Amino acid sequence: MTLPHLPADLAQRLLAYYDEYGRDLPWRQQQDLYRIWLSEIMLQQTGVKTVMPYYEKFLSHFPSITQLAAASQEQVLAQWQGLGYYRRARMLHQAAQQVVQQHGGLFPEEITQVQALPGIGPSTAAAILAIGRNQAHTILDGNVMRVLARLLTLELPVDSTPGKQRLWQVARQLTSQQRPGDYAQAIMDLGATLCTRSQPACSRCPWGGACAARQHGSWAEYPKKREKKPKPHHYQCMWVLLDTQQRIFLRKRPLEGLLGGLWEPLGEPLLETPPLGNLVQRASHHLTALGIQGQPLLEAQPVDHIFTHFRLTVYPILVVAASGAPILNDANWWPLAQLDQRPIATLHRKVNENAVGLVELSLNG
DNA sequence: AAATCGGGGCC
DNA sequence: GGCCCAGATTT
Repeated sequence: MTLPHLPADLAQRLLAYYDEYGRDLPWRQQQDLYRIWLSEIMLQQTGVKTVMPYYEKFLSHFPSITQLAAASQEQVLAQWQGLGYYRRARMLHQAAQQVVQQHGGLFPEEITQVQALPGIGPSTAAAILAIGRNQAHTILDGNVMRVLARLLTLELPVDSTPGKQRLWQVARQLTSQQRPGDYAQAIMDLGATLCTRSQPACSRCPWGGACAARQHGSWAEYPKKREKKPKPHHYQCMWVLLDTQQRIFLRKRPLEGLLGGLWEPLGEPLLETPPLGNLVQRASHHLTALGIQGQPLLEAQPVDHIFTHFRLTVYPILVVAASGAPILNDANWWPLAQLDQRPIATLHRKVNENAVGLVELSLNG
């Protein structure tokens, strides 16, 4: 593939911009590979603003790789709860244990060893060693793809194989060999603060003079993406079991797959769309079959949730149950007051809240 | 090459 | 309402 014609001083211009306007972020200005690693994992498919409150809290619970490795998966997931993409947390935990076993607790500094760790791909491995050790590696994330697609007015979809090959090639060509770490952070800052998805600040861009999209006034057309397929809509009924001791009954989801290792109420998928029939009556039938003694009471406010690739509507049913534990694996009663110590997806916290809210309503009324 | 994997910020 | 985000992994 031929190299595009680009000015030779782009990296230098970008670094000058970064030196003056670079963001001051908690994981910058230090060389602790553990902290840089953690920030990179949290920031995968997640914005800086969302990550910020999680970052310091996670570090206060797990100050070192050794302490992270020694923690239980339950504890790690509890600190991750609400951030999404929970597989990231499970792989981070696995990788910490791998670092302890294979590298004596010291994060590796050779890129093939770094990329061999779970959850660390080409871009994250490059980012960690470029930022932490100023090694000359190249990153390619969503910000960089947008910046480069506009710079080149790239017609290939950035999420296609040929599009990515082209972007990697150009990204490598542009990377500063003198200051690869600052360059990596600088180009991410450029995408996050100037070359934004909507209304980019082209007039202040250090690459404005070289940008094909700016020259043609066509920034809105890039990056191009492949056509995406519509999301299916699924429905589910969930039974929120409460006992007289202010406890709630939850089961643990399988460790692999969607929301792996997180706790949720019992329930059943609904094949009808939208659901038909009396959900309270149906809940009663199912709970009896499970050997649960209790009275399904009320239908709470449904919870609508958008996942990456499908939409889910959950209909919560409040059930006041006897304390006798149903015979189920990976299931238990947990005090309502201590639910924040348990990993529970945002979706299921809302389901619980809506059902518990009915109890408080009936008590007050 | 395509599918899987969350949640919040922002327009 | 859709789009996006410091992507990696699995099939």
